[in-house]
Amino acid sequence: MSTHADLGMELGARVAAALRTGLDVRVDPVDTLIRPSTRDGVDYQCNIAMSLAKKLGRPPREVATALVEALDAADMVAETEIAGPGFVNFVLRDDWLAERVAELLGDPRAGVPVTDAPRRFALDYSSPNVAKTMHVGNMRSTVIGDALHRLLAFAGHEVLPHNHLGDWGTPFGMLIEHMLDSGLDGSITDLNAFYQQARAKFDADEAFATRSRDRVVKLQAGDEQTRQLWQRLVDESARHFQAVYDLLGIRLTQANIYGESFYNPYLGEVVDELTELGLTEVSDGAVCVFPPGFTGREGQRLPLIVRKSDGGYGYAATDLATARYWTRERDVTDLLYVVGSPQAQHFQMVFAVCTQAGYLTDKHRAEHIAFGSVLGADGKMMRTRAGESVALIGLLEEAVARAAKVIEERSELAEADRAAVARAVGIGAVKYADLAGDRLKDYVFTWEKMLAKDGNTSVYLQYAIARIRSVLRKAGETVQPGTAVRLGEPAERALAVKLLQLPAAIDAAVAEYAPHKLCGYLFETASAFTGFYENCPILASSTPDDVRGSRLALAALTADVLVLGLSLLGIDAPERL
RNA sequence: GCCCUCGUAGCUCAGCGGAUAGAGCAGGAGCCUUCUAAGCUCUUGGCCGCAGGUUCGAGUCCUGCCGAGGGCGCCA
Repeated sequence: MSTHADLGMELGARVAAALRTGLDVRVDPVDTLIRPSTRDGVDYQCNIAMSLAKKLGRPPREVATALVEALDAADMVAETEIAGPGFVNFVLRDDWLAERVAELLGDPRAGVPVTDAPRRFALDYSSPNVAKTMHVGNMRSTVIGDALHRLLAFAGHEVLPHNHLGDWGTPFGMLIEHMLDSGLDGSITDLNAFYQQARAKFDADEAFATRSRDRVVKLQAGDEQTRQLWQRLVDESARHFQAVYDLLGIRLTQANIYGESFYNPYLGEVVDELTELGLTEVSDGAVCVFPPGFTGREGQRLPLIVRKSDGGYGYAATDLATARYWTRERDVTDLLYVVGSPQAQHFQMVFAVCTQAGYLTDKHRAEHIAFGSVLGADGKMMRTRAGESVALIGLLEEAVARAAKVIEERSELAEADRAAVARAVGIGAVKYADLAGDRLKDYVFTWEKMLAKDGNTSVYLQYAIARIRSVLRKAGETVQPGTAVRLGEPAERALAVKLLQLPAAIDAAVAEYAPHKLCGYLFETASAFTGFYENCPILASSTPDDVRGSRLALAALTADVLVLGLSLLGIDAPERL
């Protein structure tokens, strides 16, 4: 019999079979309302009897009884109990759990299946602006997007990441004019200062502003000199972005850059297509689409402006062309946009127009993966004292420096290893703090919290891993596949159940694009491990050989699960702390 | 004015229509001749913003209020 590595799925399959044979009801195994139980001594519960009762016209406890009587799960379930209004509680067999855990030994996927319905994702993330240094505002898209990249790929989907650089549009007119004004030789050392100077001139000098607007038109028309100047800006910026990605451990490379400029050749076609379909109207000189159902301040229809009155294109046109490109040219099934939640309405409108235009069909799924803001300790948008956005590179360097200080105080690491560990701990802390909460909510950035050794932090997980590896080193033996696992102590059993829930955790994180579900699971698993570590001596001379082998296996598997989980979040786990 | 998101312990946050709403921090009491104390155990602490509704069952779904943040034609 083939069994699901995931406990809930396996129970669901058994319950579905019992409902079929015992009650002649067909329910999909995933809809059997199997949940891990919070009751003491109960592993899982099934809540389906209550919901079936009305449909069948029978009392829920009677339905539950029929379910239990028809259940063919003696190999797996030690005990069933009907409780309350019709809950069915399951206690799993220790030997069955032990066998399932033992099967994970040597499995690089730790029991996580590859999806049987692979899809092709276009994943838009990071997307910083050229000619600006990356700041905290770019961090969440980068970190969350990268975690989703890893999670989706691990689940067996094809992921086409693209970095939608802000490398086009109105600001480039003023940036290029400013380049010309300040002489063409020499490289730009400070991107932010350069941008701000250009901005200041644009706001103060009407003639400059006009030149800038004209320059945008030249750029979009493909003027050769303009194009070269523009390329210089892009190249300088891309080098800066790559430095941040390298420090952060982000998978994006130059090959993933599909900036706004990439879609420029398609913008005219998009407008033509929309016009041919009769979707456009000219309003105040601008070509607009008014998707149904969107209204603005005075109840008037809201436009998506696809071509501005000056003939230029805005980001709406680019976003339409982007969806068109990835669905038509790259044949993706899914479009994900990891972009802050203020853009929610914009994406709703873009998706609506894409559907009207046929760029998105019922074969496609497009989703705005929205996220909240990073707040300072004062609960407001994180800013420097001068009110500017905080440079990301400086923030990351501070994280590494703070981690290094803790290591200096506490660790017995060799001098040579400290820098690498400080980087893993510091960067991991920043990323984990960004991933550990529901992405839709704002979160408060506090060093103390993210570098805390207790609680749901990356440091806690890395510490648990380091302890396990220390034990494994001291054991002086490698755990072999086929090692017998025995679950005598409650702490051993609790850990085993947790280890077997990795597939469910990853499935939830992938299905809902919710990395924090994986974070929560990893924290629970590390907590279960510490309980085991405290109560179940592994290497003590009083521990019998077979128990020692079993405990080493549990410890090794815990490390595998935690390391795998962290890797899917883009976080490293040092050998020692 | 309309639209979107959020409101759970003093603080930071989990919570999948299911039973007595969970963690961590902070507060209180303990635990290092023993595998990393960057750890663990025990403990105090809740009108789940308010009011209705749907449901056998609502922190979770729906409606309306209140509060916070964000968005609402040529920036992206």
